Amino acid sequence: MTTIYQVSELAGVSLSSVSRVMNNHQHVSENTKNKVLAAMEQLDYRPNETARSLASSCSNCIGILVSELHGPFYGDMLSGIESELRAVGKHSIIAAGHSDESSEIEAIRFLIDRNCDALILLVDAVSDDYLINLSKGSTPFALINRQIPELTENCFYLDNKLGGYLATKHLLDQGHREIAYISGPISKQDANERLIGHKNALTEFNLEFNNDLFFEGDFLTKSGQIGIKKLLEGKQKFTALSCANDEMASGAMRGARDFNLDIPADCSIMGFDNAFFTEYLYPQLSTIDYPIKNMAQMATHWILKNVYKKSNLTIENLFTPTLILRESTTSI
Amino acid sequence: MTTIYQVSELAGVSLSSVSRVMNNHQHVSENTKNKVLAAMEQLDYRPNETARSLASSCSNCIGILVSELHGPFYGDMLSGIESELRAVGKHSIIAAGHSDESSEIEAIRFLIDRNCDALILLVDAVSDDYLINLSKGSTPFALINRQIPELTENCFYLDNKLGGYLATKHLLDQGHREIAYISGPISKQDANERLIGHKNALTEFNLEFNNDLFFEGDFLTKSGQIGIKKLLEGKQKFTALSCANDEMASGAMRGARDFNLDIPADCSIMGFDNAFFTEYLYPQLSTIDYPIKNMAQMATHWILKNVYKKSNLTIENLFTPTLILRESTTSI
DNA sequence: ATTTATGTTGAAAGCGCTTTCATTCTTACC
DNA sequence: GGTAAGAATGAAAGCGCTTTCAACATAAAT
Repeated sequence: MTTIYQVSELAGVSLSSVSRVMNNHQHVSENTKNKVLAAMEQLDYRPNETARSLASSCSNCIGILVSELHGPFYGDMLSGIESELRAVGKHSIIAAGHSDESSEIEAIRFLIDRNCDALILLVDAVSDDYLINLSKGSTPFALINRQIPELTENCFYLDNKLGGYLATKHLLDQGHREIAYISGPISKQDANERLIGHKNALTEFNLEFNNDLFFEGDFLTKSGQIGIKKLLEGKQKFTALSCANDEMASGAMRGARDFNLDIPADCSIMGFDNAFFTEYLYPQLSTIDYPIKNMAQMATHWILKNVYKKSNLTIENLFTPTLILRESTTSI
Repeated sequence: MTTIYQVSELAGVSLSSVSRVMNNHQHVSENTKNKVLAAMEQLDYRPNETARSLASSCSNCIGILVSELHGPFYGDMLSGIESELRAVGKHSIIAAGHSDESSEIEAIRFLIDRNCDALILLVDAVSDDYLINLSKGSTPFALINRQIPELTENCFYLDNKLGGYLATKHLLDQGHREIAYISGPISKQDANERLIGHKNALTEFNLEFNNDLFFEGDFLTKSGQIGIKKLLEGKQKFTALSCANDEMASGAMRGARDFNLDIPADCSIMGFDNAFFTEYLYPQLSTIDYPIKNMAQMATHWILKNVYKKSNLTIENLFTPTLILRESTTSI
């Protein structure tokens, strides 16, 4: 391994000068700079990043924690972060907590121990209080898909309420008046807000929220299938269904087929998230776009700006969902 | 930040002893050990991993490079690796090369510069020669989904030929004799092998490979749709279609619908990979399971065994695909 | 020509650990 | 009781870099 020492020797300058050249310091003469660059080239010198981290107490590394690594969501998020980071010579280390509090906390400590300069967290098992407390520590972090009043700066989240509203509003605009809803776990912030949006849309059309048209799922496919079955077997008829995510919507489509329903003729179905597979479904799923990649990139920029003092982008914390119209919804 | 120095002071022992305790060295008395452990506890000491890496020239970090981060494939792979690694206190840093040779090479250098103890690579833009040459360097690496004769030890790959065979064999067993095939880019090793498997199955049934029943796609959805259109418009009729991956199969399903074909009644369709979304499709796609997660874990174990001298698992390099029967195929 | 500000450089002290080496302390054995 | 082998410990030298500090050189201002 070539070290800075060998470079300095070959270039005939001191270690300090080599270091200055490496770090683009001001006050290095063209002459020295050229000698050093030439020596580096000749030796194919590659700085030891570990040593740099230790000496500068900056690891150029940001830690990413997601609750799960599979599913359609995280790939987009990670690729958004990774490309931004690598473009500026930084990198990410990735951990997955498995949706329970203690393992998420452990994962956060793990990342902090690795001297991450900052963290990007997509977690929901961990409490607000824990995060508020964490924010008093020395490792800055961005929170994706979460909104904590005390930590507004750090939060990058979707206007879920608007998203829920948009979905149901679209159905209403198409003439539907009996609209069922399959929710995610109400204990989760995003699920709850999407439901509120749904209710808001109903209210706008002077419609009452009807509990017989409601089913609480768990965001997984199966619960969409189960949900629509329950709903269909219930006494209350409906002509449209709004689901709190695409997985459940896909489950609901399958469930509808078990009842020989035609989508969208017999029942319009809306999803939420605009996962890539929604285009593969038949019919293609109308949904609400969740710009996760943009959000992840914005979180990255926030870190670039605040931690590394690069990037002068204006930071936005609230993201707007948009309606994606495809084949699974139709007017009545 | 608490350092080893403060621990040693509080415990009343030397730095060396603290280090020994941390690293579970032999020849530390129970007494010293307890004092050190108590001091660590009291100070909530967390070792600086960067410093450890530098001093020991072992980063406990393995680099992962995939060509793309999105898509249905990589999540499974990453979660397989991440969980294995974190269980033994190691971690991964992730880079994405964007399917072109120079950026993949750059990404590999990037990972090596970060002192990764080893690499796991899922790449296809980079040449065999480059990898053979890389293997002479000091950073060991595992190759996933690739087979290089000179590097058999490092390669973890699927028996793609068998997979291609299994898919078409199933169709043949169901009585189909006119079987179309939509391939991935023949320039890619896996696409090529799957095609060979397809041909082998035909041969076994004394059938000729018919070029009118062949379309070369690019592994993306759209090309499946285009492919089946071309095939359907061709002169040669067929009752079944085998696709070299699930994305193209999903595109083909869509294309078939454009022609008002019923799947599987009018045409059976096979996919390949068993991506999670195949269950969301209608009809659910019959496919070939690609045990990517197992393969990634095996690659990780290989590293654990060879680089860190842990794990005494027996390493297997060749993985066997299996037939997954769902709704998109039927007998004639 | 003298002062002042500014640019350029190298020596040396760390960053927080690991690891070698030498030293001291035990234990076992003849 | 003396010796050898082994166990337990600490001092000190790095790992490859960054960064302060002081020294010196140069240019601009008086």
